[in-house]
Amino acid sequence: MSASQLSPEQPQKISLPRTSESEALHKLRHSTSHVMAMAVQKLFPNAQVTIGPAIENGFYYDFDSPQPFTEKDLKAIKKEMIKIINRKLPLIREEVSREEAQRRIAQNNEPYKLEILQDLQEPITIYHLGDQWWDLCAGPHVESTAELNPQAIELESVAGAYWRGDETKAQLQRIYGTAWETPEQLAEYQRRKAEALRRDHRKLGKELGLFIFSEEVGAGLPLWTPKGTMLRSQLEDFLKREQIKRGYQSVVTPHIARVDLFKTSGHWQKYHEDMFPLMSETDAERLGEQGFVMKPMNCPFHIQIYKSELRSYRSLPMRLAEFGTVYRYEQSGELGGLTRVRGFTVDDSHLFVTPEQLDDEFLKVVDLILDVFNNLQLKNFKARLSFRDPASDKYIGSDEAWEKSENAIRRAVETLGMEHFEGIGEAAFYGPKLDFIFQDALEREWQLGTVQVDYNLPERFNLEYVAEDGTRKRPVMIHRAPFGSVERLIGILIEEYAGDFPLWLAPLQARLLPVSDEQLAFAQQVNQQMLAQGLRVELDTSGDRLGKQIRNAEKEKIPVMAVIGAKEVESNSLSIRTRASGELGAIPVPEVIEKMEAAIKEHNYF
RNA sequence: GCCGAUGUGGCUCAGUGGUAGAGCACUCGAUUCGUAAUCGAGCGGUCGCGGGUUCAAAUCCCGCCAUCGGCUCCA
Repeated sequence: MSASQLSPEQPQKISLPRTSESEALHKLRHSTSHVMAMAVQKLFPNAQVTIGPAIENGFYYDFDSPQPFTEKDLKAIKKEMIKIINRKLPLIREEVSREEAQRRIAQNNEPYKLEILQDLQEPITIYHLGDQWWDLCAGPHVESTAELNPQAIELESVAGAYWRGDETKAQLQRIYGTAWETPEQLAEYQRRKAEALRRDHRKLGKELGLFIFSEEVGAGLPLWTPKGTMLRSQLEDFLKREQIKRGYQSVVTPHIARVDLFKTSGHWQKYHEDMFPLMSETDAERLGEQGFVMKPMNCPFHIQIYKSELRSYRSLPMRLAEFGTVYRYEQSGELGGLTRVRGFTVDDSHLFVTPEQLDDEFLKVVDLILDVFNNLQLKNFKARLSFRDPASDKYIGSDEAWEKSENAIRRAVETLGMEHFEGIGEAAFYGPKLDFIFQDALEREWQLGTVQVDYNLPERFNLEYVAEDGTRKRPVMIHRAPFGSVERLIGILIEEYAGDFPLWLAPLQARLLPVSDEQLAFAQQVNQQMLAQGLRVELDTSGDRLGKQIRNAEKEKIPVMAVIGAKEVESNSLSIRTRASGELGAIPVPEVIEKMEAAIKEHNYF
């Protein structure tokens, strides 16, 4: 039983091609973005064009406009687009010399296009939309706007976007749109978007009462309710058990530390803007160098524990693990639900290994991570080798250390034959990573699990172990977190399961529903019996009619509903209805308990 | 942080210058009922916060906070 089977939706009849899978669609969307640009410049003659590519489900176009567009403008722009499309304008490709392109762009007074032109290779092409509008563009395009269906196009939103993705450069106005071959496809796309909204963990988290945010506590600081805490605990307990099997040792460290600690680690120098400021201005002055900061990472703390004694090669690898809550000052506009918060718990562990142990230990960590994903039924992820951008100065350590680390990660994915891609500039400031990337319901990508190889922090903290030959040697560190962050993982899980958790994770596993008060005494007794077995059960004492009790339980997505009427009392059984499989009929109480325990153990549905 | 939008009882939402509304939830009463809503009554909001305009502000203006869609940034 997979989570998706729980979805009440009909099987999809209309398939939705993605831009990357259809050359025709790519052309259609790219051409639509040109039509939109033409419409925008007709309505807003001061708007300058920049770039307007096709994206997976549609297209966008960035403009530099003295007046920002609002969502109300979209209607007018759409109307203008329809007019253009209905004129059945041909899209004509013209190859021009660099000088000619430059002359024409200058004529139109389009500085951004001029900048684009500078980076272009020959041949340089211009696409004409009829004889009134053209754009510097590589194409390809549809042959005529007659190929575009106004009924299959929608303008979706406006947003600010920086020129060339650089926040120090001008902010442009981006308009997002979607375009399809048929109105039916557009309708299906919109239906799926609505469905995605239904799965949104922010909406479900509120409905299911898993966590809250409080304006008074602050943005990006989730508060976990009893139900949400149960879910968290299950995940944490599961991982703790796995880690014990694999030789990890739990530790606990504080949430704040002297700023000096982070100067030694390099956080203060390279990670400063992501950290909450010193405890307070006055304290900083009073305490001077002893100012305290919230921890943005756990590594320096675990390093202190490693350093607290002289370590022998015999005691390595040493694997220190902690569900460590860290605080990072994320930009306000970046916060969202549980996927991006300012205080979150990393299922962190730091492994101190000899250089010889590195490869083997790295593989063991990846094995654990994949095992965790498997247990959570998470299948749709990509592995990213997150390397540094050699041109950037945001990293610490020598080139040699970086090369050694990156090579270790490369060796690992090769040994495993794991599919992967490289992300340049995605490394942590102290070392490269192997990251596991997942998608949320709205197709946004999030990093969850991560493994990092680090030669730098052992150096900065002067870590040592005594080798076989009695000399002092430097260990290598592996930083790793299968969940990445408990908060983000739960956000992704809620959406993956659409709120229907497998039994082991469900905050409330079963609710007993008495048909009338006549059955209360028996229900009470069954309730006690199940609680005694460690099952998370609850008795509905509302006195509501059965239909209402079921409706409430369904809305709360309680996996097992146990109806108790006169017949059930008579036969010491429960009439079982589950979220996953519907009505299952009467089952003797001991058998229900047995089946629930089996499902819990197998991380499955009832 | 930047661009745009939004903020009305616990929840979902109506109300655009003239005495704050509905449904659900909650409380009480009646009903004792077999697989997604029994009926009735009641309680509940300084309309995100602060300032301003006005005889009068949920409604108009300014600032802040929070949320949402993006950009930049990241677990």
